[in-house]
Amino acid sequence: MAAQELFLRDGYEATTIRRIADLVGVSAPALYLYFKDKDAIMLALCDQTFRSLNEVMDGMEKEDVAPIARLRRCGTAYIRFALEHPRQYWLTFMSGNTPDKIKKRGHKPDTAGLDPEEPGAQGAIAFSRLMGIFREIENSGYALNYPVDTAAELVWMCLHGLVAAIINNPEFPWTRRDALIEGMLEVAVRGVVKMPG
Amino acid sequence: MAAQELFLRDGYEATTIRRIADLVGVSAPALYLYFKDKDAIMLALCDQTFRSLNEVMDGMEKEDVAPIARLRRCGTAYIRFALEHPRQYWLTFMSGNTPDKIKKRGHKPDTAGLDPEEPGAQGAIAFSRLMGIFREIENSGYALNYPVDTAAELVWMCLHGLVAAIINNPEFPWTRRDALIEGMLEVAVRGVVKMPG
DNA sequence: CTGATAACTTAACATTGATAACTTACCGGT
DNA sequence: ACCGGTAAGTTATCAATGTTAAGTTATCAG
Repeated sequence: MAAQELFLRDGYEATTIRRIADLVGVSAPALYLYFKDKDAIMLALCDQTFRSLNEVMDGMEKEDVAPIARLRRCGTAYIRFALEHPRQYWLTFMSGNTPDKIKKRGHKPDTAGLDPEEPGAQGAIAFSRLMGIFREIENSGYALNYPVDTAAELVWMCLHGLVAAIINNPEFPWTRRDALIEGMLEVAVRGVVKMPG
Repeated sequence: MAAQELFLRDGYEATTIRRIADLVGVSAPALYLYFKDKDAIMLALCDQTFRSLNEVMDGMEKEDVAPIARLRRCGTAYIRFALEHPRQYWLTFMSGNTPDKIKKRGHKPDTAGLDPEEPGAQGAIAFSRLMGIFREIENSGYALNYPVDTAAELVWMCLHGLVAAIINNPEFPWTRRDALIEGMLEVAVRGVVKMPG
C-alpha cells in the first residue's frame, strides 16, 4: 500500500498530486485517505529511501575497525548516498520543511527517543548516527580540537556542504568529484581531530 | 522603479505575485512588464542584496593584510552575510533554480566575463570573489594540500555547509553559533593550507 | 434484509502563475 | 491644433495546483 511512492523518481518537485494518483491508478483525493497532505507523501518517500542508508550504517557500526577509519567509511557512505538520491536528500535536508518535532529534539539524546516510524525521522536518525560515531571516537582516546558535539556538527556541516553544493549545481564545472569527496573527508578529519605530532 | 522589491521581506516563498503587486500599488499583470516571470523578480531581489556583499568584499580586497588573514575575514563576512539574509541566500544557492548561464560558465575565468547586470550573476560573483582570494593565497607562496581550484571549492563548500545547515534548521539546538563559525573557518584553513611545521 | 463502515469517485473551490484584449495618457511631427 | 503611435496599465480570463465536500459503491455484522 506504500509501494506506490517509488514512482516519483521522475519529476518530483514538479510532481503533481494528480500525476501521482494517475500512476498509482487511483483518483487524486484518494491519496488524502492515506496521507495528510502533499508534504506527508514526500516525507514518507524520503523516509523509505533514508532507511536504506541507516541500514548500511547499522552494518558499519558492527564492523571492527579503528574508530577514525569508521568515520571515514561512514562519511563516504553518507556522501555517496546523498549523491545517489539527490532529490530525497534535497527534500529532507534542504527544502526547508523540516518537521518541527525533530528540530526541537536535537541530537543530544542520541537516537534513543526517536520513533523510527514517525514521518521525517529517518533523516534525523542518519544524522544522529553520524554524531554517535563521533562520541565513540572521543571515547577511544583521540584528542579533539573542539567539544565533541561541536566537532560532530562541524564535520557533518562539511559533508553536507559538499553534497549540497553538488546537488544544487550539478552542471557546475567542479573539479574531479572523487577528489572533492576524498579531499573533504580529509579536511574534516584533519580539522577536527588532533593529529599525533 | 526597482525599490519595490524590498517589500518581500515577510512571506517570501509564500509571497504571491498578487501580494507583491498590492504592496507596490499596482495590478498583478503589470509586473510582467518589468520581469519575465516570478523567478525573475526573486532573482532581481537577491541580486540587489548580494550586491552589498560584493561591495564589502571589494573593500576587503584593497586592505593590506596577509592573504590568509584576508581569507578569514572574507569567510567571516560571507558567513555573516548569509545568516543575515537567509532567504536571499536560500533562493540563490539552495532553491535549485540556478540560472543555466552561470551553471555552465563556472568560476575558471574569474569574475571577468560575468556581466554584473545579468540577473542572477551577483551570487556567482560573490562565489568567484572567494575563489580569487584563494588564487592569491597560492601566489603568496603558501603551500596547499590540493590544487588551487579544488582547494577553493572545498573551502567554499565548508562555509556553505555551515550556513546551509543553520539556515535550513534554525530551530535545531546547535552549539554556540560563534563557536561554530570560528571553528569552521579554522577547520577549512587548517584542512587546506599546509601549516608550517 | 438492514444498516453502518470503509474505500473510493466525481464535483467543486480557492489560489496560484501567466496571457490576451482592451483602455488611457503622453508626445512628436505636420 | 490635430493625428498616430508608443508606453504603461487595467480588467477579464486561463489552465493547473492542492484540498475539501458530497455522493457512490461495496462489504459485512446482526
